[in-house]
Amino acid sequence: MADNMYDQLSRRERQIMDIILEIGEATAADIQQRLPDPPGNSSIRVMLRILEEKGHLTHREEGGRYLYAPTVEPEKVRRFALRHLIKTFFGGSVPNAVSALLSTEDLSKDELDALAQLIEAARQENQENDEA
Amino acid sequence: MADNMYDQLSRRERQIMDIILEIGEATAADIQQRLPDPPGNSSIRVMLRILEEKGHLTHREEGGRYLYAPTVEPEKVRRFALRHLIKTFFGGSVPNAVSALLSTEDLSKDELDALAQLIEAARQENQENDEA
DNA sequence: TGTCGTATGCGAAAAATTTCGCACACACCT
DNA sequence: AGGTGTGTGCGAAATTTTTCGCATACGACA
Repeated sequence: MADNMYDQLSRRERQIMDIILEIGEATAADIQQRLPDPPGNSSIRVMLRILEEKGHLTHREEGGRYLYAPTVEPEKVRRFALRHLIKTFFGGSVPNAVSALLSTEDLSKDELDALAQLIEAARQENQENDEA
Repeated sequence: MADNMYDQLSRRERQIMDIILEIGEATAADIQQRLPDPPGNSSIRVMLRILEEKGHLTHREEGGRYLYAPTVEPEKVRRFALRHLIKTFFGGSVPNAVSALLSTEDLSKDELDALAQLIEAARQENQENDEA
């Protein structure tokens, strides 16, 4: 199992965190708009406050409304999420995951080029490490 | 937001589904062993039955115990999960995700080779489509 | 056969999540 | 000033999730 905070979140909390992670910063209304089976606005604000108490969100005020943003470094969350996903769904195999990625998403030429370049770079580095 | 079933699961349900997805088939005891803050065995069995009622799991009997397995094609779940993750954490950019992958996970030479090959293949195909 | 260990299912309680209504504050417009 | 729209917080209720205890079934083994 994973040990990232996502594991500790309830259904709604997770949905809300997802949204905020995705768009960076959001008001209660923003979230209500994107939530599946959206509850009343009031309910969402409660959730936001709870998430803030738990330390996952902060808010700042702007023009009378609250803008909530994640406190955790997105960087960190991403890594956890990726690792968790690969472990859970792809038997821990990165190539398997990438393979699924390539066959599911329609990538543009540019994107493919970018990927090729990334891999090349990784290979270089890998070689250097081996030599050392 | 996503629309895959994972979104509808409660915390425990998700944790349990994760485990079963990961190992393919599991008894209540298997799961108890891998669950963080594992509850009593009895509790787990209830969850399993609920997940079965909801249609996410099936079970078969073997040697007196129940072996639970996912009903959804893992294939499908994987794709949803991948897409959701990329959308949520990487702004929908596959290269971004792969980049994070490469920098987080330590890949072997073989794995890197495999990846390079995958990309190459995708490029080929891509080109054919462009020509058509 | 009697007993132990490990299953299962059921039913109900405990705990948590999730939702809402209401009261109030502020900006805006007539 | 009065009314409207959109925000906030609080407190309590409705619902779901999560847990457990207990009764029971089955195979293994002394």
